[in-house]
Amino acid sequence: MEYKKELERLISDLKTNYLPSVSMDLVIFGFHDGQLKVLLLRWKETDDWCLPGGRIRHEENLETAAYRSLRERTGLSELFLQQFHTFGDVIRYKNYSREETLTKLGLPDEALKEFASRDVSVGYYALVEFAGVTPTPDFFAAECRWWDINQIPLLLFDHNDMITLALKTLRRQLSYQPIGYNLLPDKFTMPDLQQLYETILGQPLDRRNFQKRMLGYGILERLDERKTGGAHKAPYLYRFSKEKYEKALADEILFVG
Amino acid sequence: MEYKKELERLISDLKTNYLPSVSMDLVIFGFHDGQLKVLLLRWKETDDWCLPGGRIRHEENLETAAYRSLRERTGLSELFLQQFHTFGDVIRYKNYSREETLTKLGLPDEALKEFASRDVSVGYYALVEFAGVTPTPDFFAAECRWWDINQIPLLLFDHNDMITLALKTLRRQLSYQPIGYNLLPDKFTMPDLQQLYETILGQPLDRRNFQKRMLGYGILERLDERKTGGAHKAPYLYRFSKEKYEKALADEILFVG
DNA sequence: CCAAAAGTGTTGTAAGTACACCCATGC
DNA sequence: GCATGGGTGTACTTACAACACTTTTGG
Repeated sequence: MEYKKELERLISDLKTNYLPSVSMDLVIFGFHDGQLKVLLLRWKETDDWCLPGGRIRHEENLETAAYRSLRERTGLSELFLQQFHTFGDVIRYKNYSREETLTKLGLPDEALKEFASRDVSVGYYALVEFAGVTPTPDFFAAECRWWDINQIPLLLFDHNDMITLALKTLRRQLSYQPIGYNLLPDKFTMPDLQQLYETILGQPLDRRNFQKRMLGYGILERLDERKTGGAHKAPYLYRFSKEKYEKALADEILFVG
Repeated sequence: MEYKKELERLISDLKTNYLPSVSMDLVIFGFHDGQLKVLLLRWKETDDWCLPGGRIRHEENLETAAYRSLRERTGLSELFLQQFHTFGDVIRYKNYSREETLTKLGLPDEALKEFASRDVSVGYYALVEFAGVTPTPDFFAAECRWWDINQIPLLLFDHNDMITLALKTLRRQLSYQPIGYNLLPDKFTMPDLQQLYETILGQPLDRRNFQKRMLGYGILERLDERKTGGAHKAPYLYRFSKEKYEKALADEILFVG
């Protein structure tokens, strides 16, 4: 059986090349249609969803591993990535019991031993440009797609909590440093950016104050173009000034090691 | 040889009962004599210092393990503990090369295999009441004592960076939630509290504004006592109202899993 | 009685919030 | 021409920063 052989190969690869006891979970945020989205995986043969994850190779930095896993799921390598918490409870089953969860995973016994063992998991969240993403399932997943943040189902493990904490961290971060570089297309309008902020924060903002604040950061360039084709007055297009944006981030984040 | 036997026992215990590839490092802050202190360990047979650390038992939650390790080094169980970052670079040697570091550790070959392997390490910082601490070395340490935050020597591994990041996190935390419950004795004066804040932040604060802000949090009770014995006007004593303090923390920290 | 620390209120300033009118475009 | 959304500036409010005099105590 093709599947079984591949599974064996994977498990052996896992045992030889990856650190035991540690994994990563990824909360990948995208923005589309005025909605904040999260990328989820559906396990083969079930209706149950969970966050994409990954493991760390022996000779690989933790952060490098996170970037690699992100690339594997999204096809993107330009993105904003941030560690937000490390989850280390022995029991990480939440919505379903351990037995239910293992049944749902539907793995043969020799694989279960590997997958049911206890991991400490480092949580990362990423901000990516929705349009650039090609959601790609991994070996165990039947499907990989975006979910609206307000319609996330009950997930396997403690993954609902992870999303909640990632979002909370993201919101706080928004208050002390600019965000958007990796969530919006290259050129965008001020209303686009505002909608992004409103979506993340879950509340409306004043147009004029918002613009004042954003321009105040000094990280935006207004282009001489306007966005045409809309049904109304054509808004200006803006672009992030990459150097200034990076600088603003660096001022805040001391290091991300 | 007693040492060698004990070492063998420890290594075997480590292999059987603790998670591989994951460890913890602890930045334990105390406050004394108007100075912020950090608890460091000195390795046997060397002059080199490093942060205390710990490992996680198979059936033990990450946070429980951190509390346990803290108790082992300080004797305290009542304290403020906060995860601040997870360090996962393959190369975590910084001030000294890998070879230098291994030499300094001065361990026999069979132990080196265990200790030189690569770990992902979860960083915690703790705030403890200085007077209540009994600094206790572990098996590998010759000495365990407080160091003034401004006089930390070059440490083994990336531990200087860890202290820097822990302090940065602590300072930021100070700006959006009250701290002090586990750093001060039960009863303390407003100048005591202010000195604590000034020490952590590394800058002087205005007495009147400080008092206004602290009382504004609504987490302090002024007692009818004053602190006598000082050479000048006797200051009032205050106490944290535990329920209100806990509530203020809970409002900010969603969960600490 | 003097030096040193603690108790206490008010004023200024800066950042953030609220708010309204004119303009361009597609239908 | 009208409905819809975008461009723009000012007044208000609120949180924070600056600041000085009186009181107590030990020496």
